[in-house]
Amino acid sequence: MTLRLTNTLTRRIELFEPLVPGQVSIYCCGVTVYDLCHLGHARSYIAWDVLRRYLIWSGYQVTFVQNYTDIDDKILGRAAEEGSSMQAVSERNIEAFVADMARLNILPPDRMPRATQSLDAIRSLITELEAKGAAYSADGDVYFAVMKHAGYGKLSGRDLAEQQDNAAGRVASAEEDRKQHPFDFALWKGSKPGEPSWESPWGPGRPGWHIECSAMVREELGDTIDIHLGGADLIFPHHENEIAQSEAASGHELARYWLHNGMVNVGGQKMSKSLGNFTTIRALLDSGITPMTLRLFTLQAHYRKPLDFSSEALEAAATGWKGLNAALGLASTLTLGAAPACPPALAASRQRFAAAMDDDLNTAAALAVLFELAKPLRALANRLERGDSSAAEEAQAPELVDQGQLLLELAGVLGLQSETEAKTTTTSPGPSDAEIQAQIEQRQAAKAAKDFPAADGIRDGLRAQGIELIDRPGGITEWLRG
RNA sequence: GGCGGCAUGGCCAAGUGGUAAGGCAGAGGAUUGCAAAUCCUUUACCCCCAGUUCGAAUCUGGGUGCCGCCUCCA
Repeated sequence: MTLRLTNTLTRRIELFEPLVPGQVSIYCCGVTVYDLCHLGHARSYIAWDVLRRYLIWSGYQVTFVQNYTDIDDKILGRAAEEGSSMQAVSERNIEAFVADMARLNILPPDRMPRATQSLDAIRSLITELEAKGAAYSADGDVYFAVMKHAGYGKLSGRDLAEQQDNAAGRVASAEEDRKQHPFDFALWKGSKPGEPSWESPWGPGRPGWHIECSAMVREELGDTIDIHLGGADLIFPHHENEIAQSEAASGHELARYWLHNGMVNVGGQKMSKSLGNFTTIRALLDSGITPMTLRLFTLQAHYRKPLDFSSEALEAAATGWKGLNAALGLASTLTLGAAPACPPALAASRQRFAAAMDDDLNTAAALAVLFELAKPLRALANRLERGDSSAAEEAQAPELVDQGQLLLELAGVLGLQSETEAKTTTTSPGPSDAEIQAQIEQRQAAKAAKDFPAADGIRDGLRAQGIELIDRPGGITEWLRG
């Protein structure tokens, strides 16, 4: 396979070659657990889940680490608001995060370290940076000295010399005064009274945001990893600072490939808490949008491009998913019998899928292959649902069984799975089969008497109870729940 | 101001030199008492201008518009 990925570091598409053949180490920047996750997070983690699944499908052994930032001003703020503790807020949101990711069929990371559980690694990394002259302490804080680190700005394309006088907009503050350069950032913050704090050589305090990732990457995966993931909004300063810290300490390149996903926009603007234009994952899923619809919606766009969120686009995805789901549902019932060798036509589909994914994870193009594979299956599924007897025979065709198998396999790479069960779990009791049958007979009688208003009235009444009538040739009426 | 990205049919969105994937919506047809659902068919010269080329949505230059980052953010 020849996977090529856009590397933010070089701003180019590069052939992906892991450090150790056959193995891939990945670190993904996780969430700050001060609130529920929104669509932006969903988009990001779905994209990386697909990367991971594709690598596994391609035969790689993947180690995927993703952190929780559970020390942060916003968590503290939230705890103060509700009169609880930083830990309580974190625990609650971690629980919600795990549940949300599971609903979206995102594979759990192999390890999920937390800042609060990585203090030793953090402190020793800061100590090391201080010893190497890359950091300095001031009034209980410790800062990273960007001027001492050659290469600062290489990820985000920033030039320190040019940016020097560009600090005009920065608010003058006590912290700014302590810094030697406006871009210097805190590795350790001395604690204020009442705040949670940890002991350290610099006094009680807590770690800065960027250092935890550097420490966790090193502790979990080593000095150099294959792929580092995150949202495009993390490029500067977070990832830039992470690189500076890690590389200043180890002397080795932190990550060989940096991948960043585009933002989710609403009405042309980034979805964010501060703008108040966000929709949480659970609000969306609870409103009736299925997890797979959401997955399909995000995968229809390339992961690096901004994705516009609108209810119209989501509805389109929902309708699109309905068709794909029907095909997947049928395919999963056709698994009986030994699958013959993949016919040439299907081999071509498989190749087109792989070629699309190899091309910087072009999931939109890969989905086109799925839709094409799904088309005949979906049509057959619809005929079967209507009791078309000739369809049952066609479903025996080995080519179709094969096609279904391939569809299931490729959909699985994108984390798409049939949602057939979800529908039947609706709790509304509705009329019994016998009642429905009686209604249908009444309608037949009305139709025979050309009393169409009455016939339509019966049909509308049933529809209101979630029963859809389907008139088939020959005067037979089928019905479907839901 | 600095850095980066994007502009393709009604909407979303692939395509990076050879005459435009896919999804949704729409239209026509089949079917129907009418519908719904389903099936079949069908709809674009790619923001503007100039250039390179036998040939460009695709490369170069200029312009216009939009977005992200530069403070926390997936």
